Amino acid sequence: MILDGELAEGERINEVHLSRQLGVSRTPLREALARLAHEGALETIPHIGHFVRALSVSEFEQMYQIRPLIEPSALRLAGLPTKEKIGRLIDLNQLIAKAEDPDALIGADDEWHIELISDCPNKVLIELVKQFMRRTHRYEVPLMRERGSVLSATNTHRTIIASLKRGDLEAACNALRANLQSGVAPIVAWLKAREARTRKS
Amino acid sequence: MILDGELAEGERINEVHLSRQLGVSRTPLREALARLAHEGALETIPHIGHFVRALSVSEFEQMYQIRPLIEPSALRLAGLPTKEKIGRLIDLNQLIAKAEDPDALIGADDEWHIELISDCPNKVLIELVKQFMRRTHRYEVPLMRERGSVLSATNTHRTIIASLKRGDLEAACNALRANLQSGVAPIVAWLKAREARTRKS
DNA sequence: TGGCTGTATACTGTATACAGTGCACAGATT
DNA sequence: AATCTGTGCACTGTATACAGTATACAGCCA
Repeated sequence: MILDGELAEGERINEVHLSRQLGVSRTPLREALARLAHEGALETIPHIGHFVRALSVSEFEQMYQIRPLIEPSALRLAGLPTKEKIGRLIDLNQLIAKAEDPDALIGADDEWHIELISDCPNKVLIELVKQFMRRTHRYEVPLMRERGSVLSATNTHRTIIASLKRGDLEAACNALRANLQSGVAPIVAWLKAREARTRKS
Repeated sequence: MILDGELAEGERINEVHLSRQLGVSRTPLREALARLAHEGALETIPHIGHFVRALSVSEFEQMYQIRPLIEPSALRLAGLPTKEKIGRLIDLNQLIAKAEDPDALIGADDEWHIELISDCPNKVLIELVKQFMRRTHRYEVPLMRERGSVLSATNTHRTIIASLKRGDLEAACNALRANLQSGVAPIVAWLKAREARTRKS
């Protein structure tokens, strides 16, 4: 509902009303709200209520710094992939290219990145990557829905795959970092335009 | 209760009994259990129950790899500290040296590290560090309680402070990484001894 | 008229009651 | 004798009832 804009930024969530609307009781709804609060989508103030957190340029920039920091390390730990894995990465990349709706594209991109680092022995690190994937969705999905599929990650993905084929792990890590950092700019631009728009109205 | 060993590894938690014992109802207890599960202290299997996750050498090694990965980056982003901050770091370090019980020592060490990176503009990164501090407590606290204050971090902390005083941020980052990595070995040794002991009995 | 206090109300936090699921054990069947 | 099935119990998941807290508004006082 937050992604769909059914719940506006800053809106206060009434547990009773929302639970009625969703056809569940307050108890499981509160569990879901707690999870969303943990992911940063909501802010919960004790005894007062749950509020939809506004999208913020600075928070986004901070969140998007994390993946370039940790994901290359995960790839380094994973080591060079097998031929089968490279095949799967190529297939998934074509899936990204073919994806029509934003949700499918983002989902496929996430799958690609998870596949890339899936051999990393540090499962905690992989979980951390997944955690930040979920948290950044709040920013990626609305942008893509509004502007269409801006992110064309397929090319940088090909660069990474090429490096891996060459057996150059370090080059792949660097390309991965570049790939992840390149995602920031368009979203920041969109957020700033959005902020300006909101201020006008 | 987990830290105190009141709940053994692998033990199944009965919500009704534990809530009675604690004098609260099941609802807030379940919220707490969900948080513990999120932190990795419990494993929750739907419709079956909550289980105290066993301490595992491999999981610990994985978790302890994360902080050396992210914390130096946070320090780099924080930049060189002011004189006041250096003063506070020295004071906190003396607090670590003076700490008698393990909990105080771990708490003071955590405070020191948070103070070190507190100027990092990336608050998400700082929260991430805190998250892993909490998660590693499960391993640090029982060791310290059993063996006494093994961790003597004060010296490496002094090295970091000296580097910062010299204005050499990069050296401080490297020393910080070394400081964080040095914590792994004693805990792994203890865990392995513990595992061997458990296997015997 | 401005500020303050008391009260009513609406909401969150907690307790409890009810529903549904998994599991163990007993009995039947092959 | 071994496996399979049915039944009962114990536990988790959900709904609902109750308690406590924050807030808004009205009336009172300066």
